[in-house]
Amino acid sequence: MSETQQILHLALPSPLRRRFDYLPPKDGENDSYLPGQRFRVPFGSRTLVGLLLEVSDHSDYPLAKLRHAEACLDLQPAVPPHLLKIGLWAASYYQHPVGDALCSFLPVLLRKGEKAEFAHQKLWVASVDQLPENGRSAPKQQQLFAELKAHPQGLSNDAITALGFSSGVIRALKEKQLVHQISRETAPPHSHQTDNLLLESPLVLNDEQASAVDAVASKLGQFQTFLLQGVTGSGKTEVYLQLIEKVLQRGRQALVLVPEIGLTPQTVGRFRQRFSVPVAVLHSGLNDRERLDAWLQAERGDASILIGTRSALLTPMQSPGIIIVDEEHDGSFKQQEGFRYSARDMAVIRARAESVPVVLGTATPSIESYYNAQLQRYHWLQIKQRAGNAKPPAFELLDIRQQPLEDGLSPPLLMEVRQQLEQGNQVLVFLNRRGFAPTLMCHDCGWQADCPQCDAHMTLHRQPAHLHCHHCDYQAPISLRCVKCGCTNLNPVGAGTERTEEALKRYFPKTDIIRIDRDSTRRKEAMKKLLDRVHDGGPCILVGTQMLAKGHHFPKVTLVAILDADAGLFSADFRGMEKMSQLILQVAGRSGRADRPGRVLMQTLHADHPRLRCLIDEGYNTFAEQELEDRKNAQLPPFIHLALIRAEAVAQGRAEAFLQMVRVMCEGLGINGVELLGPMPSPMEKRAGRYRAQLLLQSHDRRSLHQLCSQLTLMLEANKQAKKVRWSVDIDPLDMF
DNA sequence: AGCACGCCGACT
DNA sequence: GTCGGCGTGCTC
Repeated sequence: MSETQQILHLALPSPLRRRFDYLPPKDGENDSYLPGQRFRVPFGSRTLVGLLLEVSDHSDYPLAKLRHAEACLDLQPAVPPHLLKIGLWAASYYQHPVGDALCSFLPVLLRKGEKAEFAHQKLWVASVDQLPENGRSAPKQQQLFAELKAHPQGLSNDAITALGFSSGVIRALKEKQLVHQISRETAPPHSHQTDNLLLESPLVLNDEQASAVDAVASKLGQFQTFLLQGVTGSGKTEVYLQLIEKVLQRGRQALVLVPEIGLTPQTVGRFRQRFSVPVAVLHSGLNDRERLDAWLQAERGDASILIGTRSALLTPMQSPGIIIVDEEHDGSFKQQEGFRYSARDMAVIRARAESVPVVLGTATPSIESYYNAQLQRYHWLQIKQRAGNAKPPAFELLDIRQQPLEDGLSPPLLMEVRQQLEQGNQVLVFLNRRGFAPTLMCHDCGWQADCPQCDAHMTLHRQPAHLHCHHCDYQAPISLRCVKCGCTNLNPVGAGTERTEEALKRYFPKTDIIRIDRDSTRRKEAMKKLLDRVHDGGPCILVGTQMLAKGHHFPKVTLVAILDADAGLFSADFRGMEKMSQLILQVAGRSGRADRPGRVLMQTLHADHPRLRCLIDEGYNTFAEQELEDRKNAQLPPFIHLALIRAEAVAQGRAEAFLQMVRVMCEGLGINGVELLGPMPSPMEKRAGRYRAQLLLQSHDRRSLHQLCSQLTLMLEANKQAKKVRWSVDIDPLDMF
């Protein structure tokens, strides 16, 4: 007898910051349900899939108004209890609606209510014991029937074709009702033997690498955060591989997070080459089915290694043994819209919950991680030696104040490039700006082609020729006349990678010039073809954006030319300098080999800028110390915690007026120790046709900040004005734009 | 966020 | 006479 009514408290994919209560499905009222199981439920006029948070015997909602859930979709929780807990924590920490936040833990197909099973295969099986007497006349059908009897698990269409039967044969058997199709989950590859893990022998580690491996290995089975800081070429990946080997030996799984564009076939290849165990990969190029299969492999423990971008952190794992975040400083670990979580920070939270070590690897730690290492919150492992005694690249600032630039290239730089090419070397030219030129300007009156939807200039592209706004994707044909004065004297100003490529082709007509940016690698396989040209070829010049800086190594490159080392030097973003330094060192690290150290030539208008000098003369750590000093004096992160309230609206001034109201609401809450800055227009006020503004909240005390934000979001959800603008809360924002 | 309901303009 | 514009309100 059901003494009391079971009430299911669900998280539903909705922007509403509350749970929704349901009665159990009608056909299973006495069943017991587990948190994390998915339910299909009626919601208004539609049906949604939600996650069970809790079962209790009462509801705050009038009992009579509760509806029945339609069905429970899982036998086992789709989100295991400890991940559910992390999800709830994250929803609260990042001020995001629970249902929406928890849904990010599920692959799209599971959000849609699909079964949590691998792809099903349609297989043919025999329906009868033997062919009837009158079926003797068709020999092909007899043969196929015999094959099916020999394969009681069934044969797929492909298998039948491979055996040499045409599709007509099986159709004929089907029509006689002698065979039928069954649907079965395809078994994924899985092997969890601990002998013969290795397909190749590990490399020999130097002292620093070895002690890094030992330090982490001694903590397997416990929680501890490590900052593994290894200069480029120091063999961080080998450290990861040997750590993973130890994890696999204990029968556990490894989770490896990499930045969005860092997940190249090369990266995955190194793991697959080393280990005989199944490696599952999660990245943006997969379709929904492939994502679910990889997710299931990790969840069931079939895959021993899971490599993926940000969202891979939210994947359940049967028996995790280590979490590795490679290039931890990379901004792509923070989601920039919707549920704005940081996978790097949540990796630490998850590692604690799973009692496993987490390794944050990078050559150039984020200032936050550097600070945490300094405070000994993170165990700091440094690798200063390069593997195989490779020499560090030599940096040089090239003062271009007195230099005539042609298409952004100075004569001394061109000379250096020529020399390297003549010696049979490859050259990498780095410019973090795609397109032909950042603006098209009227020479007579100074008018520039602007985006009608953004406060931004249109970027001129030549391949194909058009104007393109990189902020909203608006495209237009190239203006032939100045809109303001009517003249035809329009000139491209500044240089992007297309222009640099074109100029280099003029200077070095016989040399292969290979441009790598988002535009040149848009088509499938394009990137691979370009990279093959570099790796297989002789002297060439690589021109590209930050795409070049991540994940690929070019051993034949001996000169890296950075055309615009000043970008970020005077940026409005307080992280501008940090990002610039990380990028410079990352690009510099692409080049050279043990026998041929790389040179890095940086064009700059500020050759005597103390911070730039510090970076190249003293190295990243000294730079980071100074940066920390600055941040401390200016009371910026990591010395203070930030929350950014953004708002946007089609009508100018509306977002700002709304945030002014928000400010007043904040003040009215009477929470001490939180400082309010703004509202102010966003650095680029108009974007994609909307006017944007922001209100910055800062505090030394995370708890006050969190308290203020959670009370505020609850009020805003019920606020009428708030429905007329798009607003969001960004905790620990990375970009102020 | 969706989606329904509801009350005012140019079309088969 | 209707299709459809987006304001407003609700979702256990």
